[in-house]
Amino acid sequence: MSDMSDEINTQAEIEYCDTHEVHHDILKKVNAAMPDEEEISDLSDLFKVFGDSTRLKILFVLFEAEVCVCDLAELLNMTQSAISHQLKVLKQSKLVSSRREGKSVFYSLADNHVRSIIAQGREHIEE
Amino acid sequence: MSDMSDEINTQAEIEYCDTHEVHHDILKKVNAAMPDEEEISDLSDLFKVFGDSTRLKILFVLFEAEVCVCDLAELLNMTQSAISHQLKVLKQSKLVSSRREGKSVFYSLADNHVRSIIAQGREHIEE
DNA sequence: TGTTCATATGAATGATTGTTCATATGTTTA
DNA sequence: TAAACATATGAACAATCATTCATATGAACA
Repeated sequence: MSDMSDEINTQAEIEYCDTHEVHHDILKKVNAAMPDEEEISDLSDLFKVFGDSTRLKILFVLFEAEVCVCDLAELLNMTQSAISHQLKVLKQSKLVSSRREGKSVFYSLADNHVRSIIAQGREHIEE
Repeated sequence: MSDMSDEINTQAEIEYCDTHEVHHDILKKVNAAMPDEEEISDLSDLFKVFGDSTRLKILFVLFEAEVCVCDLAELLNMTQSAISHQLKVLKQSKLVSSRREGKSVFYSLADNHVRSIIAQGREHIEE
Protein backbone atom coordinates (compact mmCIF):
# COMPACT_ATOMS: atom_id res chain seq x y z
CA MET A 1 0.00 0.00 0.00
CA SER A 2 1.16 3.51 -0.75
CA ASP A 3 2.13 5.65 2.15
CA MET A 4 1.65 9.37 2.31
CA SER A 5 4.86 10.06 0.46
CA ASP A 6 2.80 9.63 -2.69
CA GLU A 7 0.71 12.56 -1.69
CA ILE A 8 2.92 14.70 0.43
CA ASN A 9 5.81 16.46 -1.18
CA THR A 10 9.03 15.67 0.55
CA GLN A 11 11.30 17.74 -1.58
CA ALA A 12 13.00 20.84 -0.37
CA GLU A 13 12.22 22.92 -3.42
CA ILE A 14 8.52 23.22 -2.66
CA GLU A 15 7.29 26.76 -2.54
CA TYR A 16 5.38 27.26 0.65
CA CYS A 17 3.88 30.54 1.67
CA ASP A 18 6.42 33.29 1.32
CA THR A 19 5.94 34.47 4.83
CA HIS A 20 6.96 31.22 6.38
CA GLU A 21 8.62 28.06 5.36
CA VAL A 22 8.02 24.61 6.73
CA HIS A 23 11.25 23.45 8.25
CA HIS A 24 12.65 20.23 7.00
CA ASP A 25 12.53 18.49 10.36
CA ILE A 26 8.87 19.33 10.87
CA LEU A 27 8.13 18.05 7.39
CA LYS A 28 9.98 14.85 8.15
CA LYS A 29 8.22 14.51 11.47
CA VAL A 30 4.81 14.98 9.86
CA ASN A 31 5.51 12.47 7.13
CA ALA A 32 6.89 9.93 9.56
CA ALA A 33 3.84 10.11 11.79
CA MET A 34 1.25 10.17 9.00
CA PRO A 35 -0.48 6.78 8.63
CA ASP A 36 -0.66 5.44 5.12
CA GLU A 37 -3.55 6.19 2.82
CA GLU A 38 -5.29 2.89 3.49
CA GLU A 39 -5.26 3.28 7.24
CA ILE A 40 -6.62 6.80 7.01
CA SER A 41 -9.38 5.59 4.76
CA ASP A 42 -10.24 2.73 7.11
CA LEU A 43 -10.20 5.08 10.04
CA SER A 44 -12.52 7.58 8.42
CA ASP A 45 -14.85 4.73 7.46
CA LEU A 46 -14.91 3.65 11.09
CA PHE A 47 -15.76 7.12 12.34
CA LYS A 48 -18.44 7.49 9.68
CA VAL A 49 -20.17 4.56 11.35
CA PHE A 50 -20.28 6.47 14.63
CA GLY A 51 -21.49 9.54 12.80
CA ASP A 52 -25.17 8.63 12.71
CA SER A 53 -27.76 9.03 15.45
CA THR A 54 -29.55 5.78 14.74
CA ARG A 55 -26.38 3.74 14.94
CA LEU A 56 -25.31 5.51 18.11
CA LYS A 57 -28.66 4.73 19.70
CA ILE A 58 -28.31 1.10 18.74
CA LEU A 59 -24.87 1.04 20.37
CA PHE A 60 -26.21 2.67 23.52
CA VAL A 61 -28.87 -0.01 23.76
CA LEU A 62 -26.25 -2.70 23.29
CA PHE A 63 -24.20 -1.15 26.08
CA GLU A 64 -26.93 -2.34 28.41
CA ALA A 65 -28.22 -5.56 26.92
CA GLU A 66 -28.08 -8.09 24.15
CA VAL A 67 -31.25 -7.62 22.13
CA CYS A 68 -32.86 -8.84 18.94
CA VAL A 69 -33.69 -6.78 15.86
CA CYS A 70 -37.36 -6.31 16.55
CA ASP A 71 -36.62 -5.15 20.10
CA LEU A 72 -34.33 -2.51 18.71
CA ALA A 73 -36.98 -1.46 16.24
CA GLU A 74 -39.52 -1.11 19.06
CA LEU A 75 -37.16 0.59 21.46
CA LEU A 76 -36.00 3.15 18.92
CA ASN A 77 -39.38 3.47 17.28
CA MET A 78 -38.10 2.70 13.82
CA THR A 79 -38.88 0.18 11.11
CA GLN A 80 -37.32 -3.25 11.22
CA SER A 81 -35.77 -2.62 7.83
CA ALA A 82 -34.03 0.57 8.85
CA ILE A 83 -32.60 -1.09 11.94
CA SER A 84 -31.50 -4.12 9.98
CA HIS A 85 -29.67 -2.00 7.42
CA GLN A 86 -27.83 -0.16 10.16
CA LEU A 87 -26.98 -3.36 12.00
CA LYS A 88 -25.35 -4.54 8.82
CA VAL A 89 -23.16 -1.44 8.77
CA LEU A 90 -22.26 -1.91 12.44
CA LYS A 91 -21.45 -5.54 11.85
CA GLN A 92 -19.30 -4.84 8.81
CA SER A 93 -17.14 -2.52 10.88
CA LYS A 94 -16.99 -5.17 13.58
CA LEU A 95 -18.62 -3.03 16.22
CA VAL A 96 -21.35 -5.57 16.90
CA SER A 97 -21.70 -9.30 16.57
CA SER A 98 -24.77 -11.44 16.18
CA ARG A 99 -26.10 -14.77 17.27
CA ARG A 100 -29.16 -16.57 15.94
CA GLU A 101 -31.62 -18.11 18.35
CA GLY A 102 -34.53 -19.65 16.50
CA LYS A 103 -36.24 -17.04 14.41
CA SER A 104 -34.56 -14.18 16.22
CA VAL A 105 -31.09 -12.77 15.81
CA PHE A 106 -29.48 -11.24 18.87
CA TYR A 107 -26.95 -8.49 18.62
CA SER A 108 -24.29 -7.48 21.11
CA LEU A 109 -21.20 -5.29 21.28
CA ALA A 110 -18.18 -6.81 19.60
CA ASP A 111 -15.54 -5.28 21.83
CA ASN A 112 -14.84 -2.49 24.26
CA HIS A 113 -13.22 0.01 21.94
CA VAL A 114 -16.75 1.08 21.18
CA ARG A 115 -17.31 2.12 24.76
CA SER A 116 -14.09 4.07 25.04
CA ILE A 117 -14.46 5.81 21.70
CA ILE A 118 -17.94 6.95 22.61
CA ALA A 119 -16.87 7.87 26.12
CA GLN A 120 -14.12 10.11 24.74
CA GLY A 121 -16.56 11.69 22.34
CA ARG A 122 -18.99 12.45 25.14
CA GLU A 123 -16.22 13.99 27.18
CA HIS A 124 -15.32 16.24 24.30
CA ILE A 125 -18.80 17.63 23.73
CA GLU A 126 -19.39 18.19 27.42
CA GLU A 127 -17.28 21.31 27.62
CA MET B 1 -34.21 19.03 26.53
CA SER B 2 -36.21 15.95 25.85
CA ASP B 3 -34.78 12.66 26.91
CA MET B 4 -35.31 9.39 25.14
CA SER B 5 -38.54 8.72 26.97
CA ASP B 6 -40.15 10.75 24.21
CA GLU B 7 -39.01 8.22 21.69
CA ILE B 8 -38.71 4.99 23.55
CA ASN B 9 -41.80 3.29 24.82
CA THR B 10 -41.63 2.71 28.51
CA GLN B 11 -44.94 1.00 28.95
CA ALA B 12 -45.34 -2.62 29.74
CA GLU B 13 -48.09 -3.25 27.21
CA ILE B 14 -45.82 -2.92 24.19
CA GLU B 15 -45.94 -5.86 21.86
CA TYR B 16 -42.44 -7.04 21.18
CA CYS B 17 -41.58 -10.04 19.10
CA ASP B 18 -43.65 -13.03 20.12
CA THR B 19 -40.67 -15.22 20.64
CA HIS B 20 -39.15 -13.08 23.29
CA GLU B 21 -40.16 -10.20 25.47
CA VAL B 22 -37.97 -7.44 26.74
CA HIS B 23 -37.96 -7.64 30.46
CA HIS B 24 -39.02 -4.59 32.31
CA ASP B 25 -35.73 -4.15 34.13
CA ILE B 26 -33.72 -4.26 30.92
CA LEU B 27 -36.02 -1.73 29.38
CA LYS B 28 -35.61 0.52 32.38
CA LYS B 29 -31.85 0.08 32.31
CA VAL B 30 -31.68 0.94 28.63
CA ASN B 31 -33.79 4.03 29.04
CA ALA B 32 -31.86 5.19 32.06
CA ALA B 33 -28.54 4.90 30.27
CA MET B 34 -29.66 6.40 26.96
CA PRO B 35 -28.44 9.98 26.53
CA ASP B 36 -31.03 12.50 25.49
CA GLU B 37 -31.75 13.23 21.86
CA GLU B 38 -29.65 16.38 21.81
CA GLU B 39 -26.56 14.70 23.16
CA ILE B 40 -26.85 11.87 20.67
CA SER B 41 -27.18 14.36 17.86
CA ASP B 42 -24.16 16.33 19.06
CA LEU B 43 -22.20 13.14 19.41
CA SER B 44 -22.99 11.94 15.91
CA ASP B 45 -22.08 15.38 14.57
CA LEU B 46 -18.73 15.09 16.32
CA PHE B 47 -17.99 11.68 14.87
CA LYS B 48 -19.06 12.84 11.41
CA VAL B 49 -16.18 15.30 11.61
CA PHE B 50 -13.75 12.44 12.14
CA GLY B 51 -15.39 10.54 9.30
CA ASP B 52 -13.50 12.19 6.47
CA SER B 53 -10.00 11.43 5.19
CA THR B 54 -9.04 15.02 4.54
CA ARG B 55 -9.97 16.13 8.03
CA LEU B 56 -8.16 13.16 9.56
CA LYS B 57 -5.03 14.03 7.60
CA ILE B 58 -5.24 17.60 8.83
CA LEU B 59 -5.49 16.33 12.39
CA PHE B 60 -2.52 14.02 11.92
CA VAL B 61 -0.46 16.95 10.70
CA LEU B 62 -1.54 19.01 13.70
CA PHE B 63 -0.51 16.17 16.00
CA GLU B 64 3.04 17.02 15.00
CA ALA B 65 3.10 20.74 14.46
CA GLU B 66 1.23 24.00 14.39
CA VAL B 67 0.93 24.97 10.73
CA CYS B 68 -0.72 27.57 8.56
CA VAL B 69 -3.35 26.97 5.92
CA CYS B 70 -1.10 27.09 2.91
CA ASP B 71 1.32 24.62 4.51
CA LEU B 72 -1.57 22.20 4.98
CA ALA B 73 -2.59 22.70 1.37
CA GLU B 74 0.92 21.92 0.22
CA LEU B 75 1.45 19.01 2.57
CA LEU B 76 -1.81 17.34 1.64
CA ASN B 77 -1.64 18.37 -2.00
CA MET B 78 -5.03 20.01 -2.00
CA THR B 79 -6.39 23.43 -2.83
CA GLN B 80 -6.31 26.17 -0.24
CA SER B 81 -10.07 26.45 -0.49
CA ALA B 82 -10.73 22.80 0.26
CA ILE B 83 -8.46 22.93 3.29
CA SER B 84 -10.00 26.13 4.51
CA HIS B 85 -13.51 24.71 4.30
CA GLN B 86 -12.46 21.67 6.30
CA LEU B 87 -10.63 23.76 8.88
CA LYS B 88 -13.86 25.60 9.42
CA VAL B 89 -15.63 22.33 10.17
CA LEU B 90 -12.86 21.27 12.54
CA LYS B 91 -12.96 24.61 14.28
CA GLN B 92 -16.72 24.58 14.68
CA SER B 93 -16.52 21.28 16.49
CA LYS B 94 -13.72 22.70 18.63
CA LEU B 95 -11.16 20.16 17.52
CA VAL B 96 -8.72 22.82 16.36
CA SER B 97 -8.03 26.41 17.26
CA SER B 98 -6.41 29.17 15.25
CA ARG B 99 -4.15 32.13 15.74
CA ARG B 100 -3.41 34.87 13.28
CA GLU B 101 0.15 35.99 12.67
CA GLY B 102 0.32 38.65 10.04
CA LYS B 103 -1.17 37.37 6.83
CA SER B 104 -1.07 33.76 7.95
CA VAL B 105 -3.41 31.87 10.23
CA PHE B 106 -1.91 29.06 12.25
CA TYR B 107 -3.95 26.07 13.31
CA SER B 108 -3.32 23.71 16.20
CA LEU B 109 -5.13 20.99 18.10
CA ALA B 110 -7.68 22.33 20.54
CA ASP B 111 -7.38 19.58 23.12
CA ASN B 112 -6.25 16.03 23.68
CA HIS B 113 -9.54 14.22 23.28
CA VAL B 114 -8.73 14.27 19.61
CA ARG B 115 -5.64 12.19 20.17
CA SER B 116 -7.36 9.62 22.33
CA ILE B 117 -10.40 9.27 20.08
CA ILE B 118 -8.20 8.67 17.07
CA ALA B 119 -5.92 6.36 19.04
CA GLN B 120 -8.90 4.22 20.07
CA GLY B 121 -10.13 4.16 16.49
CA ARG B 122 -6.74 3.00 15.25
CA GLU B 123 -6.66 0.28 17.87
CA HIS B 124 -10.03 -0.94 16.71
CA ILE B 125 -9.13 -1.25 13.06
CA GLU B 126 -5.81 -2.94 13.81
CA GLU B 127 -7.34 -6.28 14.60
C1' DT C 1 -3.20 54.16 -1.59
C1' DG C 2 -2.76 50.38 -4.53
C1' DT C 3 -0.84 45.85 -5.03
C1' DT C 4 0.19 41.42 -3.40
C1' DC C 5 -0.21 37.58 -0.47
C1' DA C 6 -2.97 34.51 2.80
C1' DT C 7 -7.28 33.08 4.08
C1' DA C 8 -12.39 32.77 4.07
C1' DT C 9 -16.75 31.98 1.93
C1' DG C 10 -21.01 31.43 -1.10
C1' DA C 11 -22.95 28.85 -4.88
C1' DA C 12 -22.90 24.87 -7.77
C1' DT C 13 -22.14 20.03 -8.53
C1' DG C 14 -21.21 15.18 -8.16
C1' DA C 15 -20.97 11.61 -4.83
C1' DT C 16 -22.42 9.38 -0.69
C1' DT C 17 -25.89 7.84 2.47
C1' DG C 18 -30.23 6.86 5.58
C1' DT C 19 -34.77 5.54 5.07
C1' DT C 20 -38.71 3.42 2.77
C1' DC C 21 -40.97 -0.06 0.12
C1' DA C 22 -41.29 -4.43 -1.73
C1' DT C 23 -39.69 -8.77 -1.43
C1' DA C 24 -36.51 -12.60 -0.36
C1' DT C 25 -34.40 -15.79 3.03
C1' DG C 26 -34.58 -18.55 7.02
C1' DT C 27 -36.91 -20.68 11.08
C1' DT C 28 -40.76 -22.57 13.64
C1' DT C 29 -45.13 -24.64 14.14
C1' DA C 30 -49.72 -26.26 12.87
C1' DT D 1 -46.05 -28.77 3.42
C1' DA D 2 -48.20 -24.39 4.20
C1' DA D 3 -48.57 -20.48 7.02
C1' DA D 4 -46.67 -17.22 10.18
C1' DC D 5 -42.95 -14.82 12.09
C1' DA D 6 -38.15 -12.61 12.27
C1' DT D 7 -34.65 -10.83 9.65
C1' DA D 8 -32.09 -9.44 5.43
C1' DT D 9 -31.63 -7.08 1.17
C1' DG D 10 -32.01 -4.58 -3.43
C1' DA D 11 -33.73 -0.48 -5.67
C1' DA D 12 -35.24 4.20 -5.37
C1' DC D 13 -35.37 8.75 -3.43
C1' DA D 14 -34.31 12.64 -0.61
C1' DA D 15 -30.93 14.72 2.03
C1' DT D 16 -26.18 15.61 3.21
C1' DC D 17 -21.57 16.72 2.03
C1' DA D 18 -16.66 17.44 -0.01
C1' DT D 19 -14.66 19.75 -3.56
C1' DT D 20 -14.25 23.34 -7.11
C1' DC D 21 -14.61 27.91 -8.88
C1' DA D 22 -15.10 32.62 -8.35
C1' DT D 23 -14.69 36.16 -5.36
C1' DA D 24 -14.47 38.59 -0.91
C1' DT D 25 -11.93 39.91 3.32
C1' DG D 26 -7.82 41.07 5.77
C1' DA D 27 -2.97 42.14 6.42
C1' DA D 28 1.65 43.72 4.85
C1' DC D 29 4.44 46.45 2.01
C1' DA D 30 6.00 49.45 -1.74
